[in-house]
Amino acid sequence: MKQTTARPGAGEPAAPPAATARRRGKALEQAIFEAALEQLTSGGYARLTMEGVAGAAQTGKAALYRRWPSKLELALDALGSTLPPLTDVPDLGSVRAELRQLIGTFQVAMDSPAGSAMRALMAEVDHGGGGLLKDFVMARLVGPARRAGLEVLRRGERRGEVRSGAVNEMVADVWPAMLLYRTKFGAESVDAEFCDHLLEDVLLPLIRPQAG
Amino acid sequence: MKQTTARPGAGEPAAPPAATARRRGKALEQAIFEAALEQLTSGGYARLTMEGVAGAAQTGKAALYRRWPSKLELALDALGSTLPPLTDVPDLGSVRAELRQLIGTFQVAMDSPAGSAMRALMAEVDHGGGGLLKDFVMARLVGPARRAGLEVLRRGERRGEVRSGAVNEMVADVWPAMLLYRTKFGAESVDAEFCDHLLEDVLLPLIRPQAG
Amino acid sequence: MKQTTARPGAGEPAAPPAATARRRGKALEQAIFEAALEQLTSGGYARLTMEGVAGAAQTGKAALYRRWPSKLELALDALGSTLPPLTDVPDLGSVRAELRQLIGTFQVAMDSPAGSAMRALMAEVDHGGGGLLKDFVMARLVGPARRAGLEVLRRGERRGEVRSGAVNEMVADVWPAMLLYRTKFGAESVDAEFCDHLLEDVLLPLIRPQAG
Amino acid sequence: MKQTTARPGAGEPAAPPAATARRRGKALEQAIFEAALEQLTSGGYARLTMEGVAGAAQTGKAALYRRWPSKLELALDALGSTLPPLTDVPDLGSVRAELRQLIGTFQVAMDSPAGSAMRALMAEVDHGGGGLLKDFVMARLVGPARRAGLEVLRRGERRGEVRSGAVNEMVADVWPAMLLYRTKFGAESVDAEFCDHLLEDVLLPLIRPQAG
DNA sequence: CCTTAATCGAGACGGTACGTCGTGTCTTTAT
DNA sequence: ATAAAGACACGACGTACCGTCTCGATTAAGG
Repeated sequence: MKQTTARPGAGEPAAPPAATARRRGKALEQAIFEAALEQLTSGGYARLTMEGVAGAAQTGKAALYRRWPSKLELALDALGSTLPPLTDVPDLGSVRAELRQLIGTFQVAMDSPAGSAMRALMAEVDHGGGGLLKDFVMARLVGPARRAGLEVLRRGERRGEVRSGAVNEMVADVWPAMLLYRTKFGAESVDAEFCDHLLEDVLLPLIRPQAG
Repeated sequence: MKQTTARPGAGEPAAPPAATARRRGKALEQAIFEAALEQLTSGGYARLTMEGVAGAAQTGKAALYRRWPSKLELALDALGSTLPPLTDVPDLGSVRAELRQLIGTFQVAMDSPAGSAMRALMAEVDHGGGGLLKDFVMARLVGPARRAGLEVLRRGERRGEVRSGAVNEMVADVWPAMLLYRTKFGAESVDAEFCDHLLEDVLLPLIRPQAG
Repeated sequence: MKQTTARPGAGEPAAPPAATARRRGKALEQAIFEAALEQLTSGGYARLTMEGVAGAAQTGKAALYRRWPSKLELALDALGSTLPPLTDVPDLGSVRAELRQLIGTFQVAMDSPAGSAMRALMAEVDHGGGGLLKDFVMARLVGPARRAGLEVLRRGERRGEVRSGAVNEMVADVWPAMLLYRTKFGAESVDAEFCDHLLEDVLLPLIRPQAG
Repeated sequence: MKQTTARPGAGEPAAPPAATARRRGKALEQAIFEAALEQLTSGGYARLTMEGVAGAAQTGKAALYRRWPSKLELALDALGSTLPPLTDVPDLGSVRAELRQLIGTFQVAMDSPAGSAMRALMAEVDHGGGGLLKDFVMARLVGPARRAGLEVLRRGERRGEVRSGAVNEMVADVWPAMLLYRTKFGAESVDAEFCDHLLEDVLLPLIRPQAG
């Protein structure tokens, strides 16, 4: 009458156990991250489930909740563990070249698997994420982008390539803003052509010295 | 094996019914929209549940699913029914004044209840929304914003306030991009000061004629 | 955004209409009975749904509820319209022959499609059916069976084949009781062998004159 | 997109929980049985709903579906847990006395709450129940009844109270068949008078030695 | 013959229950 | 002590029918 349920370990003692030695600490954490990123990348944040991650990582939900109080925290940590840092731009001689590289780096990063997961996560900013996600994005994405941009602009200012007074916090936000905007609402993906137009039609005119 | 059978005319003489006439068509739709917007505004998209909407609108879930195949579709329609259109900007004599008004209108719209719901929804762009949400945002928010901006800039170009060649599609995307960016990642809300800086430090320098 | 719904009669004026002339009165009733019996026979009472009957009979639910207040009433009426009456048994010369024919008739009737539906319905006796189903079974099945049995027994009594005093209401219930019992709980269906045993081992001993 | 997110330690300091310790295994099962039997007894099988049982037993539907694949299975198990076994009849000296007691025991059992639920369930035999309910009734009701009856008859045969050759499988089915038949179709309930008539007019004549 | 009223076909409506899935907590068993 | 597994209480999901109701379209009847 009752369902069989077939508790493992009841009858057959051989099949499942000791497939791999029981992981703990960092090894377990790494497996969880991989499972979480896989789900994030393939299905977005919505289809990232604690149950699914536990299953894919061959562990129990308790192991997750012991480490992260919520799905968002787990996702953030998983992402943080693979997202490559936005490195500073070396002196390439011209603002144009340096900005071009900055944009290109950002673009490539957002097209990577980790970037895909990142984009999936960013969607949650307005939600229950509260400050957590916003902080994360600021710390890992927007902050470095702005900082690197400011450095490039200041270097150009010292070179005389940049109009005096053109460099300020807001100007440094223009290019990440445009890239994220394009990512979310643009018809196509962020391609090289877009980056060129952004550079030539927006960024350079914005900082160009006024009169030859 | 499910029916109540409760033969008509058995016991209770129809106590609860006929409280209000049964709504249909547009009337019902409107009630559903109101309930959905209330939930969207107060709890965000995550706390918008079909069950909750049905309950608040005093109807059944079937009435929802008959009209919208998913939560997102419902939310979009509900939003579309209240979101005020972004009207064009009249000729105010100067590009600065017109851009200022454009930005202000957008800012006010995003701060309204409908705008709050809108922001809550935008988070879903990357998700299962597929093209739906992207299309909606393009049609109702970004598209009009870009169009209005382009018109203002072209008018300024005719007046000679705008540097020749400065007006293109990408430039018209700068101000909505910056506003949405600020909305999502900025520390504080979008206030008047931010709008002023955006105008003075970014938009005007970008289009200003080269020879002062 | 909204589902299409495609109201018939909106655009295309040609396709669906006038497939068959609209039925009413007896013709419609007959179609409903057929649909109901089909569902009763194939899936039992549980899978007989008003919605399904309306669909299969190409009519609306209102046409059903206008005629029958409940599913049970419909089922009963549908059944009543096809169930053949249990005719009386002619004088065959011996109680054995007459009882044998009585049992055989009953058995055949219960094996027919209508009988299958009948069995499906009988299950509901204890349920919400209240007196309705019980009355129906009594009037159409048990009553005639008992009556016909009593007549056979009395005829036998007059012939002297039946022990004096053996005939009473309860004895006349034995054979229908045994057949229904077998129908519900017996391992196999009611076959000829079973009928023979019932006759030889139970019914005849029960009424046989005591001493040769 | 479904989670509440409601971070732990946010607002309410855990008001409702820990009312009673969370039940598991047998304890939970018992509570479910009680709830199910209550619904079965009061409203019949039709008004026994999984949702209702879960609610009354203060658990979730998942806990039910984890154990029983369907309502019928649950009902059967619940019933099986309370239905008293039909004990064998001791030697009382005469077949009449022993049969009387057998019938009486059965009658009392069917009038008990569990018996009421049993009757409600028996209605489902012909339905989707497949063999399940049939098997249950055979194992718990009909089988023991037949077995006990056979034993009584054989004992009587040894005593000489029973006509030689009168005892066979079919004869042992007569009294349960008559009782169930009466239960379902009889005008009144199964009372003492009916039992007496059954005994005197049917069972005893059926087995009485031929030579008075 | 033409209006008028009834009824038909279709399906929306407000509900209840279904069976599934995921959440976050808690137990159990075996390392 | 912690890992793996999964039960537990809960809430929402999307579907199926219930019985009531509205809405044209059709059709049988009465004037």
